[in-house]
Amino acid sequence: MPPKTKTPEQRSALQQLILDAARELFVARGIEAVSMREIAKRVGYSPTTLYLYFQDKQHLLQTLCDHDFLTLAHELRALEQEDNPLAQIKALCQSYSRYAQLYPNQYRLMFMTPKFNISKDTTTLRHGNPEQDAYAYLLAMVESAHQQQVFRPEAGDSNLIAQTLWAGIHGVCSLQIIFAEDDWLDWQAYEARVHLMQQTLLAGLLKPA
Amino acid sequence: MPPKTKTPEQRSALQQLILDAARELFVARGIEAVSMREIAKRVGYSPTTLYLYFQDKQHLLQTLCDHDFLTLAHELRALEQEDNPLAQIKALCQSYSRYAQLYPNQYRLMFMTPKFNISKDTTTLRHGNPEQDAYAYLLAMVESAHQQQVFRPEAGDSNLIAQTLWAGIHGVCSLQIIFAEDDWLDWQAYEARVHLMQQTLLAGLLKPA
DNA sequence: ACTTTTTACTTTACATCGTTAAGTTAACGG
DNA sequence: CCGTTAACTTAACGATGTAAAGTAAAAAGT
Repeated sequence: MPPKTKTPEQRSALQQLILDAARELFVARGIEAVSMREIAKRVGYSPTTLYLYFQDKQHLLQTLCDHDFLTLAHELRALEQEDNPLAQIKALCQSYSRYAQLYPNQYRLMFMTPKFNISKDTTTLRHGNPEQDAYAYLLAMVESAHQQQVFRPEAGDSNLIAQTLWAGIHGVCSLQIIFAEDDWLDWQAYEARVHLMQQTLLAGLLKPA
Repeated sequence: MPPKTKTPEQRSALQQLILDAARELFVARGIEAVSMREIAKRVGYSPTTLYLYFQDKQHLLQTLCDHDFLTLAHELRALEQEDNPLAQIKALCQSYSRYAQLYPNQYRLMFMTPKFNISKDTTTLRHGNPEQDAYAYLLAMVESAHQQQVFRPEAGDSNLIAQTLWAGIHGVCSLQIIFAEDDWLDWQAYEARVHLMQQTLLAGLLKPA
């Protein structure tokens, strides 16, 4: 008993339903627990129907991932806009690490899972736009700080600095996600590690006082 | 045509053969490409035979992983022993990042893949022993530097410092592995990012000159 | 008004995966 | 010579992603 023809709104509504079901599954039990069949069961359709709305599993996950990139960018921009760019960078580190702790599965999908697909076909809107691209936002902050010549000259250009800041915080976050349960090394508190990393990065990049 | 009884040496020889076949597969094509059936085909046995030598796939991978932890620890210790502990730390960063670049699949398995098993049953030998545990080695270096009071007092104890150093370099390495192909941000050269990270971490942790 | 095409979906099916149960066959212990 | 055991295989189960082939109702064409 297939129903009548669908309006574009109805089509994208079902697409969103599928995405919601997929997210619900993988935030709860991790990426590897998501199966097309189980998503289908949740939305009440047969498994093959999903392939009318997404090319394959990889593209479905990529769509989820793209959406989370936007969410993260928005969350990071929701900070109180401190006037000082350095204070902004500190707040950014704080928010970023909080996001990783709150949504470890999303974080894993976004930043710790290899992607085997192309970049052209999906949303290319966000790249470089600070509204939609968290890295572009960070880069803008670094550049605005750079103009005030606060960084050591040997640190290099804004891109290199931004990438180093990102890598530093990402290192703390990703190790936390992988090794939080492990007890073979006595982990300091997550917040303490984030804080020291942020302090260290800035102290190491800025000109000595 | 099953052969005669096996000596313990022959048993562990076959176990090693299985491990070698598994490694060959996953260094070449990544962890997700490794299947028990294909490993079995490589060693010339039926798939079920592998289960006589390993509890399941997870344990087989864990054994590979354990071996790589040892290898890494050995490679890091193979550095020329600089007398200066700070020079040692620099060399350690260099070797560590080189390892990640040379063996990205091993690195992913070791440091970027969640483990769903217990820690008790596998080799618990290495933990804390600088000969076998790369983190313990790093920690020893940091402690030896700490005794010379080179670190800023606000940096905290040796464990926190070691974890921050590790996280910083790991951040650069893991982002490289995941996003090396991506072009939506213009990556600086890997070596440049490693170098700036190392410089930044030390400059931020050490007392100002 | 009747036929044809298209849309939305399902059923069936295939290949592959990890893993278990049930053989099979050769060597060994009695 | 017979029974047990060690080493391994074949067959099979349930799950996975996904393609091919239906099915039925609405839309389009005449």
